[in-house]
Amino acid sequence: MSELVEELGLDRPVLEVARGLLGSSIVAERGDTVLRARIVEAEAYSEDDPASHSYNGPTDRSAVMFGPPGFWYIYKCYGIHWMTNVVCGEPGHGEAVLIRAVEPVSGLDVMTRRRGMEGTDVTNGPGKLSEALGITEDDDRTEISRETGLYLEPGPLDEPVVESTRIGIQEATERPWRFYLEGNDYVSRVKAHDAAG
DNA sequence: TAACCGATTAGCT
DNA sequence: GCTAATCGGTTAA
Repeated sequence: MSELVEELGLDRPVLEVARGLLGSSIVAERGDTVLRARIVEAEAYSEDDPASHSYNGPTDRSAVMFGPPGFWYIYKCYGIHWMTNVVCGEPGHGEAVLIRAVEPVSGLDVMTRRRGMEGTDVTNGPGKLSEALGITEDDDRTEISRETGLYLEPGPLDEPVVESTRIGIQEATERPWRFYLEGNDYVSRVKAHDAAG
């Protein structure tokens, strides 16, 4: 197990990881540019979950979810947007965390230019943050490590965490497998019944 | 090999 | 609030 996997506890069950990644940052080092953004919203997906790509076992696309924790699972959604996921849990369990929103920490100018929009619209959604950070299919199945230049950096969690149902799915809609930082401006969407938990 | 459709977004009403 | 954009993965045949 890599040092980073251990440090972030990515080998824990997916719900713990989804909640635990809040406050940590995604770092994208591309050439001279270093982008850093704090995770403020994440969702859990697992094999026994009808809403998950890993449901009903591995396929060509979802195979990485069944591998060891600490790898990126990047897939294209609606033919347009890249979704950024962190493979976690024990190998074979098909677990991953979807990063749904981040808060820019450094490199805001680059992110803003790439997005062609300003303010929270730069990173307040899974497709948006992938574009802002330059995450594409090239990063799919790569290891989360400082060597690859796209990795996670542990950070403190100072705000209350809100528990919620997931966004944009048709199955298992009742599971409270979404987590976000209370009151954060970059959270993609706040539902009326969401409560801190 | 064809048909269906989605872990979304932006722009318009 | 509504919907077009856009295409690879998945499934059924």
